[in-house]
Amino acid sequence: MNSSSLTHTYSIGDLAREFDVTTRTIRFYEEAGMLTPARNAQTRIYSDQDRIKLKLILRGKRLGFSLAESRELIEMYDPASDNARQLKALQAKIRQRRAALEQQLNDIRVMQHELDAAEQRCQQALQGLEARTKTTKPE
Amino acid sequence: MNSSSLTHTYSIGDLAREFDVTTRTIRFYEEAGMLTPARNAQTRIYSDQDRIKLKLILRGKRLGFSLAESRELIEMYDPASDNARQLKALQAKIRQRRAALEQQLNDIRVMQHELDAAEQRCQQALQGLEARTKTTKPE
DNA sequence: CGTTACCTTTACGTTAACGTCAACCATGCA
DNA sequence: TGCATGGTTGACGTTAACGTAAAGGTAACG
Repeated sequence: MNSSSLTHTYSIGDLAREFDVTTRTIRFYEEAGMLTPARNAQTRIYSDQDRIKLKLILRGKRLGFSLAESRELIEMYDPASDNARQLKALQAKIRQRRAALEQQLNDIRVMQHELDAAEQRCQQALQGLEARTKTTKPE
Repeated sequence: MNSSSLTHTYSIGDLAREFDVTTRTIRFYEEAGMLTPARNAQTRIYSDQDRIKLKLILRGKRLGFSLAESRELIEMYDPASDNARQLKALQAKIRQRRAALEQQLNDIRVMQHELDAAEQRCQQALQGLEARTKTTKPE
């Protein structure tokens, strides 16, 4: 109707397909209080906002965060807090998260090098096998 | 005895303290077939090798890997396989892992920027509060 | 008007990764 | 000698994060 209204809506199935999760999973996140889609009678209707939140949850999941942790991360997005104490607490959490991410970055770098080494060993083992199949008979 | 014998051993408590896990956790990893410490009668005796394996498991955990996935990673360390088919499979897994790590790297970078932004919003909110406490009375 | 495709709620089941006893040895030391 | 410390094996409990099945509602399609 309104071409300037760029605010899409999604069914639960739409989101499930897009992010490759089951509808059960999405409903579970709602039970956990992490999503609060609008309703058309019984049927859930998801906004772009909801979609973004789901995206954040799933990214958190890929990084090994629990739902509780992801919830915290999401809450950092709108410091609706007008309370200095809460804001300080939020900053502390941000610092914690940052440290955890640094640790993960390190872990990943180390693991990448180890994968490099593992792959080289694989290559060499394969070349060793191939060399032998040219001189000795395979089976 | 032998000063060149740099092969330390550890009790289960040693390792638990070093890595900040419970002994139950370490025994659980053994049940799962991921650790096979030597024994002095009943008592478990961990070698440097065992310690490294535990380290790998815990790093995997920090990266959100399941124990099964960590097990695969650890198996990549000794391509004891003399079978070309297995080596190919191992290479495929290495590629998979690498892709997952790339994804994680991206996730982390994005999340770091978002934490930056969140922190700025916090700062501004706090400064906003402070400004008002100088003109209007607090409480 | 039946069936197909989605959607709903309710509710019990499952798996991973440990936690938490209990009941029991071994060892050093005050 | 007693007891604190640290180790052992069961075995059952717990929590998170969904899976799965049952029973039903609605809208479009042929």
